[in-house]
Amino acid sequence: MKKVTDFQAKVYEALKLIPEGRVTTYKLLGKFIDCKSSQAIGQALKKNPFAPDVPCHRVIKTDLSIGGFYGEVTGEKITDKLKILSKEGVIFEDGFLADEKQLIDLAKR
DNA sequence: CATACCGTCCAAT
DNA sequence: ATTGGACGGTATG
Repeated sequence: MKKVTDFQAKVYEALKLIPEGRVTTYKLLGKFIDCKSSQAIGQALKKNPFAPDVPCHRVIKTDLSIGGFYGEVTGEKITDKLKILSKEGVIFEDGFLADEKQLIDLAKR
């Protein structure tokens, strides 16, 4: 059962707003949904009750790093996401976003 | 209802 | 640069 709260619903929407080849950070995402905590987003994404309908791989840390998606910073799933992201147009280098210009500000744009 | 846990961010050193 | 603490929300007892 999808026990999504208002908070998670916002995260879901924000994620859908991200165009292909664009990435967002937990903080930017949180700012967009008026959430003052990116921590909760990371945790909610990790649990991802709506996975894989939600492209949580498009959400990165404020460092422009992947930060770890399913609880792993270095894993085969992470590498797979990097592959998908690079296919979308987002290039990650050693787990870090190669082009910060790929960052989209949901609250701005 | 309270507590514990999760994961990230911010701040301090 | 590195480490620790704090924050917010979720989940569970």
